[in-house]
Amino acid sequence: MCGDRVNTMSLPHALLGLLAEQPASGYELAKLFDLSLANVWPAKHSQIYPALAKLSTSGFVVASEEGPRGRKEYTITDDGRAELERWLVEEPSEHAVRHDDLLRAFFLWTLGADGAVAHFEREAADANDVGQQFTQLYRDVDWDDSDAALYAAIVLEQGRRWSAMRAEWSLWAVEQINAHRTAKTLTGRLPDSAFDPPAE
Amino acid sequence: MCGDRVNTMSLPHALLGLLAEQPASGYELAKLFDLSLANVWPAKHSQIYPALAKLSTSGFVVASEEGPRGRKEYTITDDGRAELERWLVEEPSEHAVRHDDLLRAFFLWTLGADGAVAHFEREAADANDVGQQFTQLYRDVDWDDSDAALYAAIVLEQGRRWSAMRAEWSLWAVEQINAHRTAKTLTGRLPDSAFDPPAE
DNA sequence: ATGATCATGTAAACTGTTACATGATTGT
DNA sequence: ACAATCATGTAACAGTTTACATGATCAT
Repeated sequence: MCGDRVNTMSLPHALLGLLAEQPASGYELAKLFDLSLANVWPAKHSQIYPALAKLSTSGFVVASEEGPRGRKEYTITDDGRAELERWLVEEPSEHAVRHDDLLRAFFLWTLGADGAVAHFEREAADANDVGQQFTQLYRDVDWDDSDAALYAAIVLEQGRRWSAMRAEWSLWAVEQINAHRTAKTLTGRLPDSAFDPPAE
Repeated sequence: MCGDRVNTMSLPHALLGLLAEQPASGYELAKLFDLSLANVWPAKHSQIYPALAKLSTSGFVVASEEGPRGRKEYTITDDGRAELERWLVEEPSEHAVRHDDLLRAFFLWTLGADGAVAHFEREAADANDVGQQFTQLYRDVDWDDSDAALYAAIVLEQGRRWSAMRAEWSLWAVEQINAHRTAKTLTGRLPDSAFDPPAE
């Protein structure tokens, strides 16, 4: 009806995406964010409620009458589905994220080799923990046969692979620092092996 | 002198980290952000100038007299170095980042299998491109023997590994979707192989 | 002279977090 | 009765982006 076209930010689309599966209240959506999107796109209820109100005035969702405890159930409209699909297809993803752990790594030289090595070893242990948690989460979730479940599993798998990469990279960094520690005065070279072109 | 203790956010610490290597002006820092931190912690000059002013009043940096074109050079103080190291060691990193590409993946089922496969194939190609860019960047940078250069290379290596992981994962996702396409009606099972525990 | 680059800032708009605020219903 | 959970919102603050605004210096 009204082609308002939500701009670049993703929270409204995340809400549309969740509502594409089934209608839900703001409260339920907040829970879904905590359960399934906590590591992807966190959002608090204080952000969700106003966003739903705005989606409603834009005509991308409709709210039911107030239920038991003032509960309002939102249902996605055809316009909402169209906007969701437009976002999925047209909107370029800006995979420019803020990595505070990489920022730290960048400045780790100020701690000296020992401090940096300790840091990366902690990082590796932490990454393995997180990977285990993802694996456990995969086991705990009651997956159904839906398409949505498949894609949720695919996302979770990236989490697992990311953790594995981070652990391996951290240990690799330790090796590099130790090599640099002794080799610096001899050759002063940076690692070659780091930049073998990625396998196609 | 004054132990103001910058709070959780990282921009001031990024500035302190860059200034730990050598003094610089706001303009130069803005360029450094674009050159070396664009994929880690982007920042615009409009954010940098006020942040420097605040770091200055907190006593973590000192500004020189105004130079040629109103240029002000900032130098890190001992307090600034202490704050930087405190942040590196004490402050827990919240590797909870927002991944708009993963958010997209989560809702890709709404496009149907063909649309999703096309998306992941584009993703894989894009990830390979980005990986190549990182590799090229590694070659183009004029690395010196400094510790800072080693850590910059370590960070860049994570970028390369992340790209490689993303490309592999995207192609894996295509396989899963194709398997699900036919197998759903037969077994309805989700991938097992996805969750082999990560190698220690 | 003119355009590129150096150089610094402010203001408005938007996104997100934390804290505040309220009240209904359900289970024990 | 009391605690937990359901359920919705607002307000203040912090951080980021985009746009506005200005002017000096350098190379051609």
